[in-house]
Amino acid sequence: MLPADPVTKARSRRERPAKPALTRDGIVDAAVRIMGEQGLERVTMRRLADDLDTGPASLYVYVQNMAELHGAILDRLLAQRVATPASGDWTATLEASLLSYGQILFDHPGLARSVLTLRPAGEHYLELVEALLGLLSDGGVAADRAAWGLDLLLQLMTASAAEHTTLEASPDAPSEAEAQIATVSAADPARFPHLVALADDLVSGEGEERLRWAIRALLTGIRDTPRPDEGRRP
Amino acid sequence: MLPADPVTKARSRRERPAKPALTRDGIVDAAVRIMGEQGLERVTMRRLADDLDTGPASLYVYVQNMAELHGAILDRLLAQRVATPASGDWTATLEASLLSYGQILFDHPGLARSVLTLRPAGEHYLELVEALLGLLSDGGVAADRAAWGLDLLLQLMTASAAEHTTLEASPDAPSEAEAQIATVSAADPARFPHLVALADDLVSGEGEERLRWAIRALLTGIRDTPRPDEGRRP
DNA sequence: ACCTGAACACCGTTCAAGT
DNA sequence: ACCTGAACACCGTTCAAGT
Repeated sequence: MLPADPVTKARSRRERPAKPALTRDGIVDAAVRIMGEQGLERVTMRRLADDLDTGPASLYVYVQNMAELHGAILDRLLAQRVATPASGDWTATLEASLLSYGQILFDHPGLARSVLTLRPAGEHYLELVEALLGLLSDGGVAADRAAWGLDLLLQLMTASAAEHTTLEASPDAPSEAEAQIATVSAADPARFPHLVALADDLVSGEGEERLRWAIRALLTGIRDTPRPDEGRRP
Repeated sequence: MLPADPVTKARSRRERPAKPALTRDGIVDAAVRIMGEQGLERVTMRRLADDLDTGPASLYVYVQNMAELHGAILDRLLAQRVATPASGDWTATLEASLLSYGQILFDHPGLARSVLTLRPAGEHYLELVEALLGLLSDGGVAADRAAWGLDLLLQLMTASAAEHTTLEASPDAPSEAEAQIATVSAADPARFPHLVALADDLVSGEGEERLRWAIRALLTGIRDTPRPDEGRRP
């Protein structure tokens, strides 16, 4: 065995190999890795710093705060997203593009909750938006309706993903969804006739099937609903 | 001045008047009051306990956790919501009902973020759902589409409210929304043609005007989009 | 049975002081 | 200039021990 390289030894802490210089990309990489292994809620500044062999204060040289870090994580995941091949039907392509974005958020509901208040502005997010606007334009959706409608489509994906609570907690405890079903089932049919009649339907449907229906419903509405300011704009 | 009532004196702490017995309603009342005065983010178990002259552990006798407390706060606010008078046009009535719900959430974006992962099941929430289902039925929307569509309408309100970040932080710092606008404006028109062309439109519109358009677009889509399982159900 | 003091196990962020 | 130890100002929740 070779003698330890004194330079490496001097650089390393706690028996780790050479500590790489801190960079923004390195921080985001580590954050994505920890999120993949343990979930977003475990990606704290302290744990991240510990993983990178430094103190939490050092991270603030490269990221402004937790929200900005979440934005950077999202854009890194979007970079890995496989571009959706264009099929003949623009609606199907748009649906697939949205669902490939949605997949990222459904995999990480905590990230979806962050994104909801984030207004992402990363490069890969903008590429996604550009692609979706292009598809809407291809489909003959009026540009002004597409502009407002895109927000709705993205919001649908984000909010639907955010609703998926990471249970991971006690799996024995009934979820809030189950509690709601129980409440609705027990509701008085005289006071809540529609609710009771539709009880099963309200919670029915495979997640993805429902989501695809929602996308189609939204697309139809966006295409067919004139904006209130239509005509009185330049 | 009368001598202090020894019983009251013995009961009181820190010079407060008689400490009322702890009840679930009392806790929720205090939570709503603190939220009104200082915002939801200041409604912590510790502050709430302090306000009620007890320790945080005592609250757990009456509420299961923070999420459940948020659900109780929502239902208390919904109880105060003024019922929307039915107008001739069912669409207008439905819009008004949704917006009166939305108002509560827009007033408290933090609550909206909680509600998104909450699946509310309070009495007044169920009343709202029943009323909305009734309006959709009045409007001739097929019951199965109404069941799935209602979720979308409620999600629209919740997510739109949740997006409203309570700035209250440094008002000098540019908001994320402003940062996004700046990024889009500076984007390369060759790489992002649709994005740049629609830049103004993407962020245009008074909030409520946009929201009303979104409700109408959703209603149209819900009414006109058949569910995938239509026909193969009983 | 009902209630709670004190602890457990954490947070994000800042800033004075180092190199 | 770049980096960071230590502190600041908090959290939600639990549980053993009281009354």
